[in-house]
Amino acid sequence: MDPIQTRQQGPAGRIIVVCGPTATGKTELATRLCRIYNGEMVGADSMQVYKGLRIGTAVPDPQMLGGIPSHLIGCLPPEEPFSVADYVSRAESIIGDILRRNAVPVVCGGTGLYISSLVNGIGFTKQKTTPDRRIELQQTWEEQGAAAMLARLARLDPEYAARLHPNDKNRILRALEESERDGSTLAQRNAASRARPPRFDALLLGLSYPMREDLYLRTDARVDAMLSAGLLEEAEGVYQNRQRYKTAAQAIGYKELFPYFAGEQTLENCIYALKKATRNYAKRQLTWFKRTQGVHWLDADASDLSCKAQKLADAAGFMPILPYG
RNA sequence: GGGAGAAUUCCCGAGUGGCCAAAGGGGGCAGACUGUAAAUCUGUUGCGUUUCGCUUCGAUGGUUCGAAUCCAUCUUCUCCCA
Repeated sequence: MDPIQTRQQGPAGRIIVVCGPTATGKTELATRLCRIYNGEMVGADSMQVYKGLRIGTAVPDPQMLGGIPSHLIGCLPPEEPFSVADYVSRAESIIGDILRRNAVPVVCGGTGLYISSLVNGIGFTKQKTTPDRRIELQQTWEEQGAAAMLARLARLDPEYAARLHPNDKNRILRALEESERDGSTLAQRNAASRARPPRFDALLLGLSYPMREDLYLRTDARVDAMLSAGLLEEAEGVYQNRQRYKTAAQAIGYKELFPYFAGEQTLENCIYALKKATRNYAKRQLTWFKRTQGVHWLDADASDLSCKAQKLADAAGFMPILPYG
C-alpha cells in the first residue's frame, strides 16, 4: 500500500507556502523567505516543472535565486506528461529531504490543485490510467453523447455523477476510468482524503493586489516583458513540438501564439488573446486560493510586504537565520 | 453640393408592429475543481421590494390599443456621385 494513503498520523513537518495569482511576485517573496529562514524553494507550478519553458512560465533566473536551492522547477523534459499525483509524490520526498537537512521548505507557485493536494495529503491511487483506456472512452463519448456517459457514471458513482455537469467531459471520463477499474468510487476516495488531517503544517501566504485592475495591469505588463525577453522564439519551439509536448504545450504563453505560427492569425491578435488568457487564469487562481482555508493574504504592492511575511513566519515559529530581510 | 444607407444594452451584432429587457458572439463578473489544472467546466451580465414592476434600442415629436420596429424633423457616422 501507498504510505501516503495509509498515513494516519498528523502533519509531517512545517513548511511555508507562497501562493496567489500569477504576476504578484511570489517568487521574489519566496526567495527572501528562503534567505531569512534557511529555506529551499520547492516549485508548485504545473508548467515551471518543464525544462526549456523559461520565459513563458516565468522561471526565476539563477541570479534571482542567488544560490538558493530550488526543486521541481525546470526538472522535466517537456515531452513528459505530468500530473498532480506525480507532483505530490515528488514534492513529498523533496520536502522530506529538506526537513531532514533542518532547512525550511518554501513551496512557491500558482497551481492551486498542486498546493492543496500537497498540503492536505490527497491520496492518489498508485497506478496511472492508461492512455488507451482514455482513448476508448473518448470514442464512446463521441458515439453515445454526454448524457449517456453521465448516466453510465451515475450507475457506478451516483454521488460524484450528481455533482458533474454533462459538459464536464474530462471529469466524467476520469471518473468512469476510476470507478470502472476497481469499484472504489471517486466520491468515496475524495471523502476519505478530506477526512484525513493535513499532511503538512503549512504557513500559507497569499499574494494579491487589492484592486483587480492592478492585478491585470501586472499580468499585461508581464506578457509584454516576456515578449521582449524572447517569448516568441521560445514559443515557436513549443509550437514545432506541440504534438510531443502533451502537457507543456497547454501552457499559457505558448498555445495562444500557435495561430500566429500557423499563419492563421496576426501576432497582434494573438498577443491580445494571450493577455486575456493570463488575466482569466489569474482570476481562476484567485478563486481557488480564496476558498483555500487558512491563507494569510498580503498586498503584493505593499512596501513592507516582506516584513509582514516575516512577522507571520516568526509567529508561526520559523527561526530566522538573518536579522533582517 | 447631390444621392444612398446606418445609428440597438460594456463592445460587435441580430431584430422590420404585440411571443423583446431584446438572439448570437466577444469582453466583464462570479463559481466549481481530487491523475491534462497555465487544463477543464458552470452560472451570470439594464434597475428594483424579482412568477411581478420600472427604465432602455441616437434625439425630439407623432401614428397606433400596442413601437427597437411605421411617419416627421434634428444630430452623428459611413459609402457613392461631384
